[in-house]
Amino acid sequence: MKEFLKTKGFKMTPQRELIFRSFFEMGKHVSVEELYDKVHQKDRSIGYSTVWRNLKVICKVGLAEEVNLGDGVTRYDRVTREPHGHLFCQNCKRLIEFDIHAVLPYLVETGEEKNFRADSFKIEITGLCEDCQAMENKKNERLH
Amino acid sequence: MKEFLKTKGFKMTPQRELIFRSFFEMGKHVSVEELYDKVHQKDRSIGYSTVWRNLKVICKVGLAEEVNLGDGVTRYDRVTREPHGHLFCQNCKRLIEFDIHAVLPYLVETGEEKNFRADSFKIEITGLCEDCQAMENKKNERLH
DNA sequence: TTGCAATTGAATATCGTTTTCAATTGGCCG
DNA sequence: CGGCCAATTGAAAACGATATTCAATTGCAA
Repeated sequence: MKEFLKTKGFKMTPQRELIFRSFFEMGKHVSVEELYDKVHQKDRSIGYSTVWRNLKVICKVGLAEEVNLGDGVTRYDRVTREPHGHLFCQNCKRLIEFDIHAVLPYLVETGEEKNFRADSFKIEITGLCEDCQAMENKKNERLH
Repeated sequence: MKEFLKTKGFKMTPQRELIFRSFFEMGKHVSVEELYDKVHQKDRSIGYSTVWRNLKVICKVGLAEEVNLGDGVTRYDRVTREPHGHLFCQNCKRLIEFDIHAVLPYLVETGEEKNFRADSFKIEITGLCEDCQAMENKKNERLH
C-alpha cells in the first residue's frame, strides 16, 4: 500500500494507514461521518478533516468513488471490478447493490449515438426495501 | 392550475403563479438559483426562499422531481410521461436526456428479485459531451 | 366581510463540505 | 545519521446550498 501510494505522489502516515484500513473494513457506501466515528474510536486524536481528506485521497488513487443519492450526504463506495447499481431504501437508507452488466452495452451505445464520451455510469433505484415494506404493512394493519 | 393546487391543499398566489409559469417555461433541470434569477427579473420583490419553497411545492404536487448529480446543486426536473436518463457533461454541466424504456423492464425485474419496491429510477451517465470533446482535442493539438 | 390557515420576504440557522493556518512529520538526499 | 522540504495533520473557520423562523400579509371558505 505504501509503495502504491508513493507512485501516486502520496506519503504514508499512521493516520492514513488507520483511515484506509478502516474504510476497507467497513466495505461499501461509507459517509465521512460514519468513517470518522469508526476511526475516532480507535484513535481519538484523528480529526474530522483528516478523515475527509483521506476519503478524497482514496478516490484520487482510484480505490473508491463518490456516490450521491440526493439525501445530502456523499458516500464513498469502494471501487470493485464489477459495475453495479444501487437500490436505495428511502426509509432506512439501506443501499443494496445489483449487477448492471446486462444494461451497460445499451447505455454505452446510447451515449455514442449522441456523440457523448461516457466515463461512468450510475443507476439508482429508489423505493422501499423488503423490511420497510413489512413495517409499512404492519402500520397499515394497526390502522384498521 | 388553481383548481389542481386546491385539490392538493395549496393556495394560488401571484408569486406562485409567476414561479410555476417560469419553471415550466424554462423546461428541464433547473436549479433554485437559475429559477430565482429568472423570476427575480420579472418581479424583483420575490424572495429566494419563496422560489425555493415553490420548487418544493412543484415536487410535492408531482409536477417535478429533484435530480442530484453530485456537483452539490439540486436541480428540478419536470416530470414527463416518458422516463428518461441523463447524460451529464462534467465540463460544461450540460444535461442531455435519453430514453430508458429499453432498460426499465430489466430494472423492475431486478428490484423484484430482491423484494424491493421500486418507486423511481435514475440513470446518470457522466462524461464529456460532443462540444467539450472537440475543445479537449483542440487543446491537445496546441500542446503538440 | 370576517377568520384563519397558508404564504411570503428577510433574516438567520443548519449542515455537510472545503479551506486556512500553524505545527508536525515522512522520506529523500547528502 | 541529520537536515531539508513538501506532504500531512488537527483545529478552527469559511463556504454554499438547503432549510427554518418570524412577523406581516393574503387567499379563500364560510
